[in-house]
Amino acid sequence: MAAVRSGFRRLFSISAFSPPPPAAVAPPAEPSTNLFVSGLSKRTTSEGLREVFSKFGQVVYARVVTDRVSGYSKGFGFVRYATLEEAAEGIKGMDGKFLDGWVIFAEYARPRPPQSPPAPQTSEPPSFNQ
DNA sequence: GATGAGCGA
Repeated sequence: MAAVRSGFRRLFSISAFSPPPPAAVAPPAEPSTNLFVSGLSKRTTSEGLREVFSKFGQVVYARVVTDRVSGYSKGFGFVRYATLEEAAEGIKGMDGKFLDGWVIFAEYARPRPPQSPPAPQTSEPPSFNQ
């Protein structure tokens, strides 16, 4: 009798609570001096990006990503500040603001492992002759 | 290039 009751209770206990959401809202990315800017107008240029983001800090690097063959902007770009503080100010100052008639979004860019490896792989490791 | 939701040559 007791075994039947405990099994009965277990059945209801699992359905009484719905599975809790793992995270209500997570930050876009970890702080970095590198910013990802999206929602750009097709006619916004790298200079325009640098100009508007320079109001919040020293922009070390600014680029609108364009298609190699067509030359048209892909509608997003990257901005790198000298310090994390400036990057935070740049996000607070430009995220959700208008640029060339478009609402743009500024957030921390995702870290990128490779950059420009001059010698990515050699065919075989060097060996010493004797 | 038409208001596209996107992480770079």
